[in-house]
Amino acid sequence: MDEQTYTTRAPAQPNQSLQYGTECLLQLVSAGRPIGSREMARELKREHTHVNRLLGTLAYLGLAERTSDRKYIVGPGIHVLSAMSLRGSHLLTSALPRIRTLIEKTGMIVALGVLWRRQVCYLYHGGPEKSMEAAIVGSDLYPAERSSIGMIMLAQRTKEYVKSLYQEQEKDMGGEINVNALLQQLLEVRTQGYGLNDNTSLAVAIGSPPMAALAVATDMITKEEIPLLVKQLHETADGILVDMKNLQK
Amino acid sequence: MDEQTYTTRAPAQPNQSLQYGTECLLQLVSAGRPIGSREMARELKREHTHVNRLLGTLAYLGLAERTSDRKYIVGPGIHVLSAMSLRGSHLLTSALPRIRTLIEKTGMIVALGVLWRRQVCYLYHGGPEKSMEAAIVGSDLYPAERSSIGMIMLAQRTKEYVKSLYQEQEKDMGGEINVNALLQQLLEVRTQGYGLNDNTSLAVAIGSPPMAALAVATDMITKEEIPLLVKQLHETADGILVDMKNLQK
DNA sequence: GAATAATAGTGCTAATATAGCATCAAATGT
DNA sequence: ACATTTGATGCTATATTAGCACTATTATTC
Repeated sequence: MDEQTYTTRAPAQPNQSLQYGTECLLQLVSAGRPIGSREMARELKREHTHVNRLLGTLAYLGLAERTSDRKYIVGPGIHVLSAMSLRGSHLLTSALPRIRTLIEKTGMIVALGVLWRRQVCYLYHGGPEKSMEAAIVGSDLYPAERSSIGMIMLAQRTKEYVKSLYQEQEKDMGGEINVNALLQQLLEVRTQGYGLNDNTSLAVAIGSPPMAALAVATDMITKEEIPLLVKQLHETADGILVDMKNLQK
Repeated sequence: MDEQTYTTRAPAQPNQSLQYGTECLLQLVSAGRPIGSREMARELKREHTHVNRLLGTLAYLGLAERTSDRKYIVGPGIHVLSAMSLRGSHLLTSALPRIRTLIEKTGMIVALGVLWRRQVCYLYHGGPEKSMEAAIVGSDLYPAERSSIGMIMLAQRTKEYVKSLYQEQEKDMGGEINVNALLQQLLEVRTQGYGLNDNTSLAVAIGSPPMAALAVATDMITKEEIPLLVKQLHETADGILVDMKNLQK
């Protein structure tokens, strides 16, 4: 399995345990339910003992917890990790005021998400009738190729990366994806500069390369609406970036 | 340096690289500014090359980023980690509606925090006049021994753990702490079941052992106010726990 | 500006941490 | 009840990694 890496230049001596350990951690978090070590090993296509050992260490660190029926769930340390990483990220705190403004301007649902493997993970997902506290952290991971957020983020990835990502686990991840069709779509998305999904949601990237993406969603986005919405999305995304920079001083 | 571990029973073969790698990551996140590998090695009391290698790996994974002046800051992967861990944690999403209610009831500042080493990291910190989006993720880490949240959380830790935590890095962490006096205070906190700091803030634990703690703060909390506030805090904390459990189905 | 000190990063290699096979007890499936 | 799968571990070969020594770069000192 090809692990997600960000720089094409590996350090002199990459630490494999750290790499595979964080992989296990994110897989555990994504499971959202108790998961056994062999099941996870099958999902990650890794030797069982290896995964069992890493899960054991995560439990030792408090990031995982063993259940009475010998499975693993996230542990108390996840709260520390989420608090610290949220504080280090600055993304949600920078985005929230601007999301509020965007919701008021458009009257639409607004979503802020990040891409993890082939899934979009929402930091925010809600519209005008939803309170902010209820909109923070959408519930389920969502398939990237069916999401405007996912598509705009995948579009900034290399063809090789996308191929690799989608040619593995095709059966496991809920249906087979025609990779060539996907790549064609991604080219279109890249050209347009926004992702459009089913004429119901429209996304632009935050940052370049994108660290996240911002979308509006409603029942039907008409062709005529797109340019203004894209402009508004870009302004909001750019504002988020500026605020993040300011928070980092 | 004694790494924070949650279970007294180590697994058969704990993975040291994962342990030290996550340590580096949290230290990087807590720095909040660019930090060099030697500086971090000094902070962590670890051999320099080791830390440099781990930071290099974190950069490879996108969790860190190398700056042009050869230092490290958090990288784009931190947004993925924060989104995923926040989603896996359920703490903030469960707490927000109840925090809103508590603010309305008390008219005070409410804070939700977790303990990382000797620091409190706030997931929420704000009062009635502050918008929710501005109150999410308080800015700075705060010394635990000067915080009601820190104290109530430390009070549930073993004497050995607290001793170990405070006897190292005394000079580095901004002043020497009288550990015996601290232990005496923690005993008092444990006995009372709440942490009180300077008569300005009052905290109770969320969960047992506590995963987080919840506090109210105002200019002056009188002795007479304490019982009702403690009751309200406990009700809120218990409600958060219930909501978290429900979100995990 | 030159000299000195500190830094990040790397090569190398000894050694130690770890991967994986085999095994066992416990849990699940038939 | 038996068969299968599971999580966890011991053991040990070996791959990964820790750390020494070094280099190029940057920062500090005079």
